[in-house]
Amino acid sequence: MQKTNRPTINDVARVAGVSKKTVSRVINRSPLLSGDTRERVEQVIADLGYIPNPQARALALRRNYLIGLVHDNPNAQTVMNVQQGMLEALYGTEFEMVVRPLNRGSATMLDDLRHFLERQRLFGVLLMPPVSENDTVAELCDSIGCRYVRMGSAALDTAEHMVASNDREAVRAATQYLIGEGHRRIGLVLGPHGFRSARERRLGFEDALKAADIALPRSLIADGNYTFESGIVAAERLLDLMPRPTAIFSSNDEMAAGVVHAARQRGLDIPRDLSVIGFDDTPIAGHLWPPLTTVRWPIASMARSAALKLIAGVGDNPEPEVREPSMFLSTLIRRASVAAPGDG
Amino acid sequence: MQKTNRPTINDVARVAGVSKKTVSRVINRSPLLSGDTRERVEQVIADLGYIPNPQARALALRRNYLIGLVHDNPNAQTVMNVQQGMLEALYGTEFEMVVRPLNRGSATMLDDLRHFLERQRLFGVLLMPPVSENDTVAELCDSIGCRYVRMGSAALDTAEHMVASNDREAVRAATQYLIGEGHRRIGLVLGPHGFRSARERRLGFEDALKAADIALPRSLIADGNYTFESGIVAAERLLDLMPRPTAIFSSNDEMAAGVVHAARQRGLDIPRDLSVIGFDDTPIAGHLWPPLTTVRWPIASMARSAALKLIAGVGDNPEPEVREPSMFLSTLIRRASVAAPGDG
DNA sequence: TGGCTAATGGAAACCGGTGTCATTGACAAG
DNA sequence: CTTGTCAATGACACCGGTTTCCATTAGCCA
Repeated sequence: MQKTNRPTINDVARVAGVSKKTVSRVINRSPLLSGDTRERVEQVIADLGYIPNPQARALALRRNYLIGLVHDNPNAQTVMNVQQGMLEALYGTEFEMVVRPLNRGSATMLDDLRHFLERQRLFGVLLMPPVSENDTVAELCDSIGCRYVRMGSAALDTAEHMVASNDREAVRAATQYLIGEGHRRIGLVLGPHGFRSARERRLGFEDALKAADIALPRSLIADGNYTFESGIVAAERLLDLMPRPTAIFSSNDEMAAGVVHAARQRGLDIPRDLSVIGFDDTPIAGHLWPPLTTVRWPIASMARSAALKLIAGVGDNPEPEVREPSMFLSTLIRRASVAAPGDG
Repeated sequence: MQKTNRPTINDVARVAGVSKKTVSRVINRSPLLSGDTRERVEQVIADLGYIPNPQARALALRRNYLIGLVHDNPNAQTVMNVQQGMLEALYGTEFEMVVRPLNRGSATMLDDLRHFLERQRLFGVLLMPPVSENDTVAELCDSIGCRYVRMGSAALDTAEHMVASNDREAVRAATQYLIGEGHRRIGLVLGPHGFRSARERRLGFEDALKAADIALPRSLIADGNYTFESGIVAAERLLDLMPRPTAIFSSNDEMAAGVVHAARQRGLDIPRDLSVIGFDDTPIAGHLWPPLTTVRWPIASMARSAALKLIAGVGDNPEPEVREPSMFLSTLIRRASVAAPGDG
């Protein structure tokens, strides 16, 4: 117990020869201060190494400086990207990030979240997909009086509460690219049921086929759940088809890696025998052999923007009124997993 | 501003007809209470949905319930595993996890950390490798009076402050396995300079060669920095050697993936032409083709144990005196990237 | 000289808990 | 019947800030 007796606001006031109220004014950048006094107090604060007690502040202000990140996303890389983007926005502010994974599908999920929000009285939360797609969750935040911003693959809330990517259009473009290369039998590996992102990506895929007037038999659509293993299973079903698809669009990279894996096991050469496109552009895409053509999902930028939205109007640095961009565009990254179909 | 007027301890006291101090006693499970009163108060708490304000508690107790995770680890999967292990330990307690990435190599790293610890007055921090290997960081925690537990690849602190894996022995065993398969020219891809894990793994590698009386020319050792790209560079140097090594031990999976990538680019078949072993057993190891033989690093368990150590003796659930295990053993996971050398 | 405003101080209450110490009542011992 | 002890509980200050409500001082202008 080395009782690190930190200086309090009273110490600063005493040394600076002002009242604690004035020190408080300095800390909170009140405009009613002579530059003279301000400088003197700031000097003393620096000398003493005074740091206001965040707990005391939180208590008095009825607000803390904790931002929650709520996720139930199985992809480690995606979560890390979001954390990184968030922390970028929070760096230099007084906010800290508190991470809360949720157990998707658990019956107590909503209660867990409520408990988390109520106990900690967070300043706000950032909702990552797929929880973010759950309207009940957003309503819960509202009812508790906790700010929130949702991230998603389509706009499903007001600009104030939402940061979205346009997955549908991005996938449409990617699929169109495959069609442009000459592919006609293109398989689709879906994301999990109930995921908005899965739905948007499917719609984009269908948009492209429709525009090119290509029929999409049910058999070319395989279920998946965003995991590597589900990609293998899906690919095996698709590759058993006669005639075989010449290309596969996978709703994320992880499953695309599974597709590549399964194709290789049957001795198929990518891209000669099969073209593959993924989605996300996680590191795995670049590490695969051949490097995977995919759609870059700007999730880190989205998270950064979402965090800025969350803290907008508080403290000094964030500006209150500038509308952060709400819609992010995903772009096609062409690597080596796509070629014109060999046979036709 | 829906002013969610939450009930306070005073409300509970009034309704239950007791003093707020008694309510406080109930909350903190004081033994000096008649079962009668306790039950009554607990009933009122439940009825009102009362939740103690953590900020007020933190202020009065001069301690908050935030555990920091400090890391400067470039590997997303590793960080996520640690977070998961930590959260497992924290789940159901009143502690929350606050994540703080540090910019390794940055001159202000130490100041950033100090600032973080001092501002938030964290209850404690979990230090992940490689920051955890920095003694100055541990001293900083000490001087600030912040509990800490370090995770590392070798014991470098007292049991109270340390959770370690025995990388050296694990790598020795993995290398011995390669030797047992008949390999004599084995390349080593190092981890970054200054990383304790890199050093331990190198030592284990050398131990095995020494025990088998195999010389280790300097040329078989290639630098790396735990990234995929550095694995490629290292492999290219190693594979240019004449005669070529028949096996490569890579100090982590990420680089092993790079090695596999580079080998494939030269048309080498794994494991026929080259055996590869990695370290970590991140998902990438199983997704590679062929699936990578590697050493499973029980980082999530380590993190869980470290977190339990951190909060031991606080509140009701964690027990104060049970010594959490401090040393974790890594195990060899045999998959398909190792075979006997083809030519000899 | 008087009145008005800006800059600051002082006292006290408050945020919502916890610590210290005093008080109360019951019961066993003397 | 008194006294001592102990369990159960309450009164009140305190943690370290913010806020309210003045009071005070100084500077400026008419």
